[in-house]
Amino acid sequence: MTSVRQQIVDAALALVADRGIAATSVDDIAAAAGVAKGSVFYNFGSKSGLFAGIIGDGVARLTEALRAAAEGRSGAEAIDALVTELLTQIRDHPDFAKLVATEIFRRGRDWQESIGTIRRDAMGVFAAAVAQVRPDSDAALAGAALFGATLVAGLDWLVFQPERTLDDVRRAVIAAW
Amino acid sequence: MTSVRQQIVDAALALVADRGIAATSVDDIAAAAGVAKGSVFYNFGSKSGLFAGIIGDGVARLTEALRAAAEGRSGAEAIDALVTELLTQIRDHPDFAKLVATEIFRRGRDWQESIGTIRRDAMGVFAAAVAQVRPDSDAALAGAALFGATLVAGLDWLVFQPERTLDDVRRAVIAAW
DNA sequence: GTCTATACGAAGATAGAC
DNA sequence: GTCTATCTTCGTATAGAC
Repeated sequence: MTSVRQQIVDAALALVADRGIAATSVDDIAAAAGVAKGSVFYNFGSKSGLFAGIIGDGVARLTEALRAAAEGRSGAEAIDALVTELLTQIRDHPDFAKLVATEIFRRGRDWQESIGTIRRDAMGVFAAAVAQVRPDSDAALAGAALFGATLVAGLDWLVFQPERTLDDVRRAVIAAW
Repeated sequence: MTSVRQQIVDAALALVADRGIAATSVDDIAAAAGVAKGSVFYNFGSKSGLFAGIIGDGVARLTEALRAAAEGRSGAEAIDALVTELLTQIRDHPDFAKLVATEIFRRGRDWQESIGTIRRDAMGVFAAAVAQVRPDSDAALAGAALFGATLVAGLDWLVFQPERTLDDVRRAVIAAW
Protein backbone atom coordinates (compact mmCIF):
# COMPACT_ATOMS: atom_id res chain seq x y z
CA MET A 1 0.00 0.00 0.00
CA THR A 2 2.44 2.60 -1.20
CA SER A 3 0.81 5.97 -0.99
CA VAL A 4 0.58 8.17 -4.04
CA ARG A 5 2.85 10.65 -2.32
CA GLN A 6 5.49 7.99 -1.86
CA GLN A 7 5.16 6.77 -5.47
CA ILE A 8 5.78 10.31 -6.64
CA VAL A 9 8.77 10.78 -4.36
CA ASP A 10 10.35 7.50 -5.46
CA ALA A 11 9.84 8.20 -9.14
CA ALA A 12 11.16 11.73 -8.81
CA LEU A 13 14.33 10.58 -7.03
CA ALA A 14 15.02 7.86 -9.58
CA LEU A 15 14.75 10.34 -12.43
CA VAL A 16 16.74 13.22 -10.99
CA ALA A 17 19.56 10.94 -9.88
CA ASP A 18 20.58 10.53 -13.51
CA ARG A 19 19.35 13.71 -15.13
CA GLY A 20 19.29 16.34 -12.44
CA ILE A 21 16.32 18.29 -11.11
CA ALA A 22 16.07 20.94 -13.78
CA ALA A 23 16.23 18.43 -16.63
CA THR A 24 13.41 16.36 -15.15
CA SER A 25 9.89 17.52 -15.95
CA VAL A 26 6.80 16.99 -13.85
CA ASP A 27 5.38 15.16 -16.85
CA ASP A 28 8.21 12.64 -16.63
CA ILE A 29 7.76 12.22 -12.90
CA ALA A 30 4.01 11.71 -13.15
CA ALA A 31 4.41 9.17 -15.95
CA ALA A 32 7.08 7.23 -14.07
CA ALA A 33 4.97 7.25 -10.91
CA GLY A 34 1.91 6.13 -12.84
CA VAL A 35 -0.22 9.06 -11.73
CA ALA A 36 -1.60 12.17 -13.37
CA LYS A 37 0.40 15.35 -13.43
CA GLY A 38 -2.31 17.13 -11.46
CA SER A 39 -1.72 14.78 -8.54
CA VAL A 40 1.85 15.94 -8.23
CA PHE A 41 0.76 19.53 -7.86
CA TYR A 42 -2.12 18.61 -5.57
CA ASN A 43 0.23 16.77 -3.21
CA PHE A 44 3.29 19.01 -3.30
CA GLY A 45 2.12 22.39 -4.54
CA SER A 46 4.91 22.91 -7.01
CA LYS A 47 7.91 21.21 -8.52
CA SER A 48 10.32 23.00 -6.23
CA GLY A 49 8.06 22.21 -3.27
CA LEU A 50 8.38 18.55 -4.17
CA PHE A 51 12.16 18.66 -4.17
CA ALA A 52 12.39 20.87 -1.13
CA GLY A 53 10.46 18.15 0.69
CA ILE A 54 12.52 15.30 -0.71
CA ILE A 55 15.80 17.00 0.11
CA GLY A 56 14.66 18.17 3.51
CA ASP A 57 13.61 14.67 4.53
CA GLY A 58 16.75 13.07 3.14
CA VAL A 59 19.05 15.55 4.82
CA ALA A 60 17.35 15.04 8.16
CA ARG A 61 17.65 11.26 7.84
CA LEU A 62 21.31 11.40 6.81
CA THR A 63 22.52 13.80 9.46
CA GLU A 64 20.58 11.94 12.14
CA ALA A 65 22.11 8.62 11.06
CA LEU A 66 25.63 10.08 11.12
CA ARG A 67 25.12 11.66 14.50
CA ALA A 68 23.85 8.38 15.89
CA ALA A 69 26.82 6.50 14.42
CA ALA A 70 29.33 8.83 16.07
CA GLU A 71 27.45 8.89 19.38
CA GLY A 72 29.55 7.53 22.22
CA ARG A 73 32.52 6.78 19.98
CA SER A 74 35.74 8.67 19.61
CA GLY A 75 38.95 8.69 17.62
CA ALA A 76 39.57 6.04 14.99
CA GLU A 77 36.52 4.13 16.11
CA ALA A 78 34.29 7.13 15.43
CA ILE A 79 35.85 7.63 12.00
CA ASP A 80 35.29 4.01 11.09
CA ALA A 81 31.68 4.19 12.24
CA LEU A 82 31.06 7.38 10.26
CA VAL A 83 32.55 6.05 7.05
CA THR A 84 30.60 2.82 7.39
CA GLU A 85 27.37 4.67 8.11
CA LEU A 86 27.78 7.07 5.19
CA LEU A 87 28.46 4.14 2.85
CA THR A 88 25.41 2.36 4.24
CA GLN A 89 23.28 5.41 3.55
CA ILE A 90 24.69 5.67 0.03
CA ARG A 91 23.91 2.02 -0.59
CA ASP A 92 20.39 2.24 0.82
CA HIS A 93 19.52 5.59 -0.74
CA PRO A 94 21.64 5.75 -3.88
CA ASP A 95 19.43 8.18 -5.73
CA PHE A 96 19.47 10.63 -2.87
CA ALA A 97 23.25 10.28 -2.62
CA LYS A 98 23.64 11.21 -6.28
CA LEU A 99 21.29 14.12 -5.82
CA VAL A 100 23.38 15.38 -2.91
CA ALA A 101 26.58 15.07 -4.92
CA THR A 102 25.14 17.18 -7.70
CA GLU A 103 23.55 19.88 -5.55
CA ILE A 104 25.90 20.35 -2.62
CA PHE A 105 28.17 22.96 -4.24
CA ARG A 106 25.43 24.85 -6.05
CA ARG A 107 23.99 28.13 -4.92
CA GLY A 108 20.80 30.12 -4.99
CA ARG A 109 18.24 27.40 -5.50
CA ASP A 110 15.08 26.94 -3.49
CA TRP A 111 16.33 23.86 -1.70
CA GLN A 112 19.85 25.18 -1.22
CA GLU A 113 19.41 26.12 2.39
CA SER A 114 18.25 22.63 3.20
CA ILE A 115 21.15 20.95 1.45
CA GLY A 116 23.52 23.45 2.99
CA THR A 117 22.88 21.80 6.32
CA ILE A 118 24.59 18.69 4.99
CA ARG A 119 27.77 20.60 4.67
CA ARG A 120 27.46 22.14 8.10
CA ASP A 121 26.17 19.09 9.95
CA ALA A 122 27.42 16.02 8.08
CA MET A 123 30.86 17.36 7.26
CA GLY A 124 30.93 18.83 10.74
CA VAL A 125 30.52 15.43 12.36
CA PHE A 126 33.36 14.12 10.21
CA ALA A 127 35.52 17.10 11.10
CA ALA A 128 34.96 16.60 14.81
CA ALA A 129 36.00 12.95 14.59
CA VAL A 130 39.09 13.74 12.53
CA ALA A 131 40.10 16.48 14.94
CA GLN A 132 40.43 13.92 17.73
CA VAL A 133 42.80 11.74 15.73
CA ARG A 134 44.85 14.58 14.29
CA PRO A 135 44.58 17.51 16.71
CA ASP A 136 47.20 19.44 14.78
CA SER A 137 45.39 19.18 11.46
CA ASP A 138 42.89 21.55 9.98
CA ALA A 139 39.66 19.96 11.10
CA ALA A 140 37.25 21.56 8.64
CA LEU A 141 39.35 20.77 5.59
CA ALA A 142 40.30 17.31 6.79
CA GLY A 143 36.64 16.57 7.51
CA ALA A 144 35.69 17.67 4.02
CA ALA A 145 38.44 15.47 2.60
CA LEU A 146 37.28 12.37 4.47
CA PHE A 147 33.65 13.08 3.64
CA GLY A 148 34.62 13.55 -0.02
CA ALA A 149 36.71 10.40 -0.12
CA THR A 150 33.81 8.38 1.24
CA LEU A 151 31.19 10.00 -0.97
CA VAL A 152 33.13 9.71 -4.22
CA ALA A 153 34.39 6.20 -3.54
CA GLY A 154 30.86 5.23 -2.55
CA LEU A 155 29.32 6.65 -5.72
CA ASP A 156 32.03 5.12 -7.88
CA TRP A 157 31.19 1.82 -6.26
CA LEU A 158 27.46 2.23 -6.91
CA VAL A 159 27.65 3.52 -10.43
CA PHE A 160 30.69 1.80 -11.88
CA GLN A 161 31.72 -1.10 -9.65
CA PRO A 162 28.52 -2.50 -8.16
CA GLU A 163 30.09 -5.95 -7.81
CA ARG A 164 32.21 -4.74 -4.88
CA THR A 165 31.03 -4.98 -1.30
CA LEU A 166 30.50 -2.18 1.15
CA ASP A 167 33.43 -3.50 3.12
CA ASP A 168 35.75 -3.27 0.09
CA VAL A 169 34.91 0.40 -0.19
CA ARG A 170 35.13 0.96 3.55
CA ARG A 171 38.62 -0.49 3.68
CA ALA A 172 39.80 1.52 0.68
CA VAL A 173 38.70 4.73 2.40
CA ILE A 174 39.75 3.87 5.94
CA ALA A 175 43.21 2.64 4.96
CA ALA A 176 44.33 6.24 4.67
CA TRP A 177 43.01 7.35 8.03
CA MET B 1 40.78 40.85 -27.87
CA THR B 2 38.65 38.14 -26.43
CA SER B 3 36.84 36.41 -29.22
CA VAL B 4 33.08 36.13 -29.17
CA ARG B 5 33.44 32.37 -28.87
CA GLN B 6 35.54 32.79 -25.75
CA GLN B 7 33.15 35.33 -24.25
CA ILE B 8 30.33 32.86 -24.70
CA VAL B 9 32.32 30.00 -23.18
CA ASP B 10 33.34 32.06 -20.16
CA ALA B 11 29.82 33.32 -19.53
CA ALA B 12 28.37 29.84 -19.93
CA LEU B 13 30.82 28.32 -17.46
CA ALA B 14 30.22 31.02 -14.87
CA LEU B 15 26.47 30.48 -15.04
CA VAL B 16 26.35 26.68 -15.03
CA ALA B 17 28.81 26.45 -12.14
CA ASP B 18 26.12 27.70 -9.80
CA ARG B 19 22.91 26.63 -11.50
CA GLY B 20 23.76 23.60 -13.59
CA ILE B 21 23.49 23.18 -17.33
CA ALA B 22 19.80 22.43 -17.62
CA ALA B 23 18.79 25.38 -15.45
CA THR B 24 20.82 27.82 -17.53
CA SER B 25 19.13 29.14 -20.67
CA VAL B 26 20.83 30.24 -23.85
CA ASP B 27 19.16 33.60 -23.28
CA ASP B 28 20.98 33.93 -19.96
CA ILE B 29 24.29 32.93 -21.50
CA ALA B 30 23.96 35.39 -24.38
CA ALA B 31 23.01 38.22 -22.04
CA ALA B 32 25.92 37.49 -19.69
CA ALA B 33 28.32 37.31 -22.62
CA GLY B 34 26.95 40.54 -24.06
CA VAL B 35 26.07 38.99 -27.41
CA ALA B 36 22.88 38.06 -29.19
CA LYS B 37 21.37 34.65 -28.78
CA GLY B 38 21.77 33.99 -32.49
CA SER B 39 25.53 34.25 -32.12
CA VAL B 40 25.56 31.37 -29.68
CA PHE B 41 23.82 29.11 -32.17
CA TYR B 42 25.92 30.39 -35.04
CA ASN B 43 29.13 29.54 -33.19
CA PHE B 44 28.19 26.31 -31.47
CA GLY B 45 25.21 24.92 -33.35
CA SER B 46 23.16 24.07 -30.28
CA LYS B 47 23.12 24.37 -26.54
CA SER B 48 24.36 20.85 -26.04
CA GLY B 49 27.02 21.41 -28.70
CA LEU B 50 28.26 24.34 -26.67
CA PHE B 51 28.62 22.27 -23.52
CA ALA B 52 30.01 19.25 -25.29
CA GLY B 53 32.79 21.55 -26.51
CA ILE B 54 33.37 23.17 -23.14
CA ILE B 55 33.51 19.84 -21.35
CA GLY B 56 35.63 18.19 -24.02
CA ASP B 57 38.23 20.96 -23.87
CA GLY B 58 38.26 21.05 -20.10
CA VAL B 59 38.60 17.30 -19.76
CA ALA B 60 41.49 17.23 -22.20
CA ARG B 61 43.27 20.00 -20.31
CA LEU B 62 42.72 18.38 -16.93
CA THR B 63 43.80 14.88 -17.86
CA GLU B 64 46.83 16.21 -19.69
CA ALA B 65 47.85 18.29 -16.68
CA LEU B 66 47.49 15.32 -14.35
CA ARG B 67 49.44 13.03 -16.63
CA ALA B 68 52.22 15.58 -16.87
CA ALA B 69 52.30 15.99 -13.09
CA ALA B 70 52.70 12.27 -12.53
CA GLU B 71 55.24 11.86 -15.32
CA GLY B 72 58.58 10.63 -14.04
CA ARG B 73 57.41 10.50 -10.43
CA SER B 74 56.45 7.53 -8.36
CA GLY B 75 55.10 6.60 -4.96
CA ALA B 76 54.37 9.28 -2.39
CA GLU B 77 56.00 11.89 -4.60
CA ALA B 78 53.60 11.13 -7.44
CA ILE B 79 50.62 11.31 -5.09
CA ASP B 80 51.73 14.68 -3.75
CA ALA B 81 52.21 16.00 -7.27
CA LEU B 82 48.80 14.76 -8.37
CA VAL B 83 46.97 16.27 -5.41
CA THR B 84 48.78 19.56 -5.87
CA GLU B 85 48.06 19.63 -9.58
CA LEU B 86 44.37 18.81 -9.15
CA LEU B 87 44.05 21.57 -6.55
CA THR B 88 45.84 23.95 -8.89
CA GLN B 89 43.41 23.11 -11.67
CA ILE B 90 40.46 23.59 -9.31
CA ARG B 91 41.81 26.97 -8.26
CA ASP B 92 42.50 28.12 -11.82
CA HIS B 93 39.33 26.72 -13.35
CA PRO B 94 36.84 26.76 -10.49
CA ASP B 95 33.75 26.88 -12.66
CA PHE B 96 34.84 23.88 -14.63
CA ALA B 97 35.63 22.03 -11.41
CA LYS B 98 32.12 22.63 -10.13
CA LEU B 99 30.69 21.52 -13.45
CA VAL B 100 32.66 18.28 -13.25
CA ALA B 101 31.49 17.64 -9.71
CA THR B 102 27.86 17.98 -10.72
CA GLU B 103 28.03 15.95 -13.93
CA ILE B 104 30.48 13.15 -13.25
CA PHE B 105 28.00 10.66 -11.82
CA ARG B 106 25.17 11.44 -14.20
CA ARG B 107 24.21 9.33 -17.18
CA GLY B 108 22.69 9.60 -20.60
CA ARG B 109 23.48 13.19 -21.48
CA ASP B 110 25.09 14.39 -24.67
CA TRP B 111 28.36 15.29 -23.00
CA GLN B 112 28.42 12.24 -20.78
CA GLU B 113 30.89 10.31 -22.84
CA SER B 114 33.32 13.18 -22.69
CA ILE B 115 33.07 13.58 -18.95
CA GLY B 116 33.27 9.83 -18.54
CA THR B 117 36.87 10.01 -19.64
CA ILE B 118 37.62 11.96 -16.45
CA ARG B 119 36.67 8.97 -14.45
CA ARG B 120 38.70 6.59 -16.61
CA ASP B 121 41.75 8.83 -17.13
CA ALA B 122 41.96 11.19 -14.17
CA MET B 123 40.91 8.72 -11.51
CA GLY B 124 43.04 6.15 -13.31
CA VAL B 125 46.18 8.24 -12.86
CA PHE B 126 45.36 8.57 -9.17
CA ALA B 127 44.75 4.84 -8.88
CA ALA B 128 48.08 4.00 -10.49
CA ALA B 129 49.95 6.23 -8.06
CA VAL B 130 48.11 4.84 -5.04
CA ALA B 131 48.79 1.28 -6.19
CA GLN B 132 52.54 1.88 -5.87
CA VAL B 133 52.27 3.06 -2.28
CA ARG B 134 49.75 0.45 -1.17
CA PRO B 135 50.18 -2.56 -3.46
CA ASP B 136 47.80 -4.59 -1.30
CA SER B 137 44.98 -2.11 -1.54
CA ASP B 138 42.22 -1.94 -4.09
CA ALA B 139 43.66 0.51 -6.58
CA ALA B 140 40.49 1.61 -8.34
CA LEU B 141 38.57 2.31 -5.15
CA ALA B 142 41.53 3.87 -3.38
CA GLY B 143 42.15 6.09 -6.41
CA ALA B 144 38.54 7.20 -6.39
CA ALA B 145 38.81 7.94 -2.67
CA LEU B 146 41.92 10.09 -3.08
CA PHE B 147 40.45 11.85 -6.11
CA GLY B 148 37.24 12.48 -4.16
CA ALA B 149 39.07 13.72 -1.09
CA THR B 150 40.99 16.23 -3.19
CA LEU B 151 37.99 17.32 -5.25
CA VAL B 152 35.62 17.82 -2.31
CA ALA B 153 38.20 19.47 -0.08
CA GLY B 154 39.18 21.68 -3.00
CA LEU B 155 35.60 22.72 -3.73
CA ASP B 156 34.89 23.30 -0.06
CA TRP B 157 37.93 25.55 -0.01
CA LEU B 158 36.79 27.48 -3.08
CA VAL B 159 33.16 27.87 -2.16
CA PHE B 160 33.17 28.11 1.61
CA GLN B 161 36.70 28.79 2.85
CA PRO B 162 38.37 30.94 0.20
CA GLU B 163 40.66 32.52 2.79
CA ARG B 164 42.68 29.30 3.01
CA THR B 165 45.70 28.64 0.82
CA LEU B 166 46.23 25.85 -1.64
CA ASP B 167 48.88 24.47 0.66
CA ASP B 168 46.47 24.30 3.60
CA VAL B 169 44.18 22.13 1.50
CA ARG B 170 47.02 20.07 0.11
CA ARG B 171 48.27 19.24 3.59
CA ALA B 172 44.80 18.33 4.83
CA VAL B 173 44.42 15.85 1.99
CA ILE B 174 47.94 14.47 1.94
CA ALA B 175 48.15 13.94 5.71
CA ALA B 176 46.10 10.80 5.29
CA TRP B 177 48.21 9.30 2.54
C1' DG C 1 -8.07 12.96 -4.05
C1' DT C 2 -7.16 11.89 -8.69
C1' DC C 3 -7.98 12.66 -13.48
C1' DT C 4 -8.29 15.44 -18.20
C1' DA C 5 -7.99 19.61 -20.58
C1' DT C 6 -6.06 23.85 -21.12
C1' DA C 7 -3.84 28.47 -20.25
C1' DC C 8 0.42 30.79 -20.26
C1' DG C 9 5.13 31.56 -20.27
C1' DA C 10 9.87 30.01 -21.13
C1' DA C 11 13.37 28.14 -23.94
C1' DG C 12 15.68 26.01 -28.10
C1' DA C 13 16.21 26.95 -32.58
C1' DT C 14 15.76 29.37 -37.34
C1' DA C 15 15.28 33.27 -40.94
C1' DG C 16 16.57 37.23 -42.75
C1' DA C 17 18.34 42.09 -42.27
C1' DC C 18 22.63 44.48 -41.75
C1' DG D 1 29.53 37.16 -38.24
C1' DT D 2 26.35 39.33 -35.42
C1' DC D 3 21.84 41.17 -34.63
C1' DT D 4 16.50 41.26 -34.27
C1' DA D 5 12.31 39.03 -34.92
C1' DT D 6 9.77 34.97 -35.01
C1' DC D 7 8.39 30.04 -34.91
C1' DT D 8 7.44 25.97 -32.24
C1' DT D 9 7.82 22.99 -28.63
C1' DC D 10 7.89 21.95 -24.02
C1' DG D 11 6.94 22.64 -19.18
C1' DT D 12 4.77 24.61 -15.03
C1' DA D 13 0.68 25.41 -13.17
C1' DT D 14 -4.51 25.86 -12.83
C1' DA D 15 -9.60 24.73 -13.54
C1' DG D 16 -13.06 21.82 -13.43
C1' DA D 17 -15.08 17.08 -14.13
C1' DC D 18 -15.51 12.77 -11.76
